[in-house]
Amino acid sequence: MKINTLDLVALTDAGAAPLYRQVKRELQRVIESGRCRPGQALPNEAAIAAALQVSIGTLRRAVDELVHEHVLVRRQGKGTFVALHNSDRFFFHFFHIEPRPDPRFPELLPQVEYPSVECVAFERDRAGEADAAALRIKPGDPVIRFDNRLSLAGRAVVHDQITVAAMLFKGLSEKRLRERPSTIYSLYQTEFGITVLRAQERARAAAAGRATARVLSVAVGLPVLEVHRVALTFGEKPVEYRISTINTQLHDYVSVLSKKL
Amino acid sequence: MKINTLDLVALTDAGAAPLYRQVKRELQRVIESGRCRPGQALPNEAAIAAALQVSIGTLRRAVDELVHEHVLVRRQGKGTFVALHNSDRFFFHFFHIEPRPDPRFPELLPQVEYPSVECVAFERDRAGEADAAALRIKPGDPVIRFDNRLSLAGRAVVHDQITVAAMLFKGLSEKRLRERPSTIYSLYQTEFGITVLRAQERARAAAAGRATARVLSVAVGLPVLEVHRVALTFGEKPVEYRISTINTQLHDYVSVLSKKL
DNA sequence: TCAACCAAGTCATATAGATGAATTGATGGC
DNA sequence: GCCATCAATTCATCTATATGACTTGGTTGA
Repeated sequence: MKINTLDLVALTDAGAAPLYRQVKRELQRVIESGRCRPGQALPNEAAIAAALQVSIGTLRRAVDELVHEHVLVRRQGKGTFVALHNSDRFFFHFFHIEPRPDPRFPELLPQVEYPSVECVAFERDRAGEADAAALRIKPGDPVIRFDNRLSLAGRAVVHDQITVAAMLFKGLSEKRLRERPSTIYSLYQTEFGITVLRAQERARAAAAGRATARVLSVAVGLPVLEVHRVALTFGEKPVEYRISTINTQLHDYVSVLSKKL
Repeated sequence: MKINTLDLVALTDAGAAPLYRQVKRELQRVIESGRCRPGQALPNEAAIAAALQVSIGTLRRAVDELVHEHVLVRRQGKGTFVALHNSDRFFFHFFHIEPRPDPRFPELLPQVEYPSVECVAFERDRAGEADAAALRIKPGDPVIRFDNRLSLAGRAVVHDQITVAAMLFKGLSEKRLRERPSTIYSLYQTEFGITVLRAQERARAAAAGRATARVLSVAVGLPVLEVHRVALTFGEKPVEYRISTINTQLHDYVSVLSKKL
């Protein structure tokens, strides 16, 4: 990518923010604008630093933070790239269901395992109150809903009820969803230019309802875990609202509370 | 603190690891050894850099990472300190229960709120299979168990069943527990020199059992959220095993899935 | 053909030093 | 006593430069 295609602008004083943060914001602006697509390389460090008239050290500090946030990826000897979020690693950033370890052999860590996914419903609808609040759209705005059944080791474990704003996902069809080559979030990124960066989840226990009981082949009333997720892209903008209902008889919802930011 | 009390040792080649990582490990070694207590200041950057015979830039890079991991805290103009983990901020690193937002007013973010805690049981016991596996001790080793009831807005919400190895917590008594001035993890740190850095949690839905139903004043069989937590200190060493049973009728277990490492 | 080598381009590490900003305690004037 | 100012100490930011490591592609030589 040539520097002049990036449209970098001169850094302003910007409220006395440190220079490296101004650089970071400028890079973020360029990335969010879609001027460089995920997977593309940025110009080399010296060129960007020169274009922004900062030292390489300052540029690297800005890039360091973006790498840490998984917005950029650096590869020694090759370059710096806008992150593609289709690797195994990223999938498990957002998939936290694991088989429960056998209490008799707790040392045997269960294999992390990709779920197999079936789409069990797809429809166009209008946003209800909850959808509108989660997606920050207006009630009645058009939305697309689809339900997935996730199975691990051949056993149905998760029932996902997903809602997205039709406005953001023009042209999303059941066919494209079924025929996606990779994960759903990878589809969002490659087909609709929407990069999911973070998600907020709220979990609670509930009794299995009729629909979920059928999808998961469990008895109505079984205690199940209900996870409400709002997926966010740049600028904390919500792009997906998902209710996952999980049969936790043999699996757990795993979370690591770290002090690492 | 004087440099010579730190017992810094000369850096070795250490398998060609980058110098700043060797510095980081050396600092970690000193901190974990307990030679500098939480809250204490380290010598200034120039002194440490000189003692280790590295440049200030390299030292700062090592310290940067430890600050990021909340092992150290830097204060401009004052110094660099071994982190004390007794602030509000750290409490909420490990407490993720929030009132459910009112669906009619989703914009009103619920107040984050300290729970009030009552100790409802305390006993000395021997480790069972599950305790031993979680705490990496032997079945039959002496443990201390205590149960807490956490209330939010006057309503019992969480029943904590906590197990720790008696070996690590010599002298822990119900009295000291009840009279602790701050959080439990702060007590661990100040009284027993144990710093909780991370925790792994596994959540599942369950039906309320007899004991929990009594503690939380709910009906036996109500779907509740059961969170199994193992708290870890330096070197991934487990120090506490806790089963939290949560009444999620009015509260959620909240989690943020971030790509920020 | 193939392997070894080399060269160019890129990021990674390490150093040295200048300047700025926050904190603290001492000094001095009133 | 009290307040303003100043100086010392500390971390924070920014620059400049040198060297190493990794990747790629081309060249060379058997």
